[in-house]
Amino acid sequence: MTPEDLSSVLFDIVTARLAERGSDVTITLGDVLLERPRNRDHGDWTSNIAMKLAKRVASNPRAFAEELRPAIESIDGIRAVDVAGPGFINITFDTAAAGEVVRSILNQGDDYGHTKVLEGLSVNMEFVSANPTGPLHLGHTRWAALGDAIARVLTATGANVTTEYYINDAGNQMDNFGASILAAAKGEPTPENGYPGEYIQSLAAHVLEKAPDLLSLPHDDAIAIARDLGYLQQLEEIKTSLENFNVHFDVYFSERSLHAPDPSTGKSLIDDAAVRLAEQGHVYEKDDAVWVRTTDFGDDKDRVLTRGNGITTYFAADAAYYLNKKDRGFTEKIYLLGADHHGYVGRLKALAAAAGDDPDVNIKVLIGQLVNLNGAKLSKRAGNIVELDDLLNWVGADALRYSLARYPADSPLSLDGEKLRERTNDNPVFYVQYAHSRTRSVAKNAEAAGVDRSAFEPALLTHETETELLGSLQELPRIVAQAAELREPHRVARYLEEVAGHYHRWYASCRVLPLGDEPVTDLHRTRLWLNDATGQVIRNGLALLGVSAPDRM
RNA sequence: GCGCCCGUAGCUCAGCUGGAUAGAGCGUCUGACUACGGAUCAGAAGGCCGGGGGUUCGAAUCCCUCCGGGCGCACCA
Repeated sequence: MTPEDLSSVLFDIVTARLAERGSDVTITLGDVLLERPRNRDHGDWTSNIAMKLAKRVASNPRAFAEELRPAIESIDGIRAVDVAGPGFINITFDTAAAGEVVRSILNQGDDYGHTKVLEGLSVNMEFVSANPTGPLHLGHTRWAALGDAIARVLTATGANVTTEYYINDAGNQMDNFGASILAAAKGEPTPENGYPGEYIQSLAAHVLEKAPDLLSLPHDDAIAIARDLGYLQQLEEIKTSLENFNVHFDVYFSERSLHAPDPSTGKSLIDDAAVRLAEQGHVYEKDDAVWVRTTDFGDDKDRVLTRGNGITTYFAADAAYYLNKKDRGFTEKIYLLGADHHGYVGRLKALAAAAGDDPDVNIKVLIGQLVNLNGAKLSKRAGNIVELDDLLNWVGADALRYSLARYPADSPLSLDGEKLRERTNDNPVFYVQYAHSRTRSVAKNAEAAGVDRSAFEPALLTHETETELLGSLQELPRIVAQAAELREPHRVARYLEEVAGHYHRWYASCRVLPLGDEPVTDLHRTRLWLNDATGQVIRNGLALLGVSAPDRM
């Protein structure tokens, strides 16, 4: 009996009761979702369905709850049903029924917690997408940790996910980048609007190695070569940083490919996009420029597609890119952007609408607040960039990923650099990882002490801490589903901290190994199962966050 | 000026999309069997959930308003 099973039984009971009353009120499965009461005196699970429906069935909550009670009490595996407070229905499982989750966790193994609630959904998950003109810094790092975790959680709930990095490798800033590298190669100061930074020096050295004749070429050719060689090198370094961070992208999408003309037609994807938007009737000309009437779809101003000088805008590339994603068959396009880009939300949504999509369904723009480190904000302009590689060396991928993924995207976040470097419980990842490694070491010691897995008697798991631990283990599928539906993977992290806490408390009061020359009993054996199931749950949860679950620390 | 995000313990943050006595970690103060790893556990102190209105059986959560902070408002990328 899992909470999900109970919910669906409850659904049947309520539906039947409504029918008996001759009521035309209908409910959904979501209406009878069980909640875990804060106070355990209120049972294992609680439902507020009676309060929700009381008014609609012209009854009072407590009376309606009493009507439902007998049927719930007769469910197999239920020990007690109480009507409490304003009309809560509190349900307590039989010890054995609650313990069965252990068997189910061990059977499902790495798949426990995975569901099919988002099956059939095809998602394009775009994140990071930093310009390839410099290394990734802490700002990008947050999106990397978060975006990757969102992708993992979506996949775990049955969605088909493609992770994607959009490379802004076209336009002025690339030329500035090339000019900066060339200047460095010549030993000249950084040009105006150029990129300072020491990494430019090493890129220059790399370019000179690849193109020894660089300095003897005509200026424009030299810039182009410095730009393209530097770009390829920088992109490789970005990819390496991300892989080291345990973040994987299925697709690196080049903006240049949107500008490149098709050899047979001479038209680029941007050209095609302009035509397609025009066919939809959303394009007009004004002041020599070509505009998209995005204000028809809630944008605060119309956007220029082609400038008066005939050159297309960045927005035109965005449009072509969106249409390309649409053509590739993604039903949902997710953009994870920093708060400094939130001005894009309106135009992106309008773009989706102009393309004939439903902006509420086919596009989702997640806006993340920027990260502060030791109170100093991190921006390229302010100059105090902390690079991803440095952070990785300082605190390690696990601690970094975990501390960035345990907060919701829209929560402003301040990290204390010094504390991040310390291996203390200020960083809860250690608390969780330690709980996992403890399950492994308990299992090892148990085997050595002759405790095997030959018996599993869930009815023996009666200690208060065991009830608590079992209850939390049951929750993983629900937590993951919720994290996926809300695109909020931090819920998994918070949940793991709870499980780890329950486990540590259980460990402190319930022994898996017999004391001294006590005989090995079925209670020891059964607890070993519980120990193993807890390890599995923590491992599965950490995997969703891209964090390792070490056997020893 | 307009728009979006955020104000919860001394600090960093949760709060399950309206529920029962508002939580965790750190920090502070007390304690724990010389037996499965003390990177742990038990306990204490610490709050007008930014202020004020409203919606209802019930609000940290939803609506309005003010205050305070962050970020945006290009024929730049």
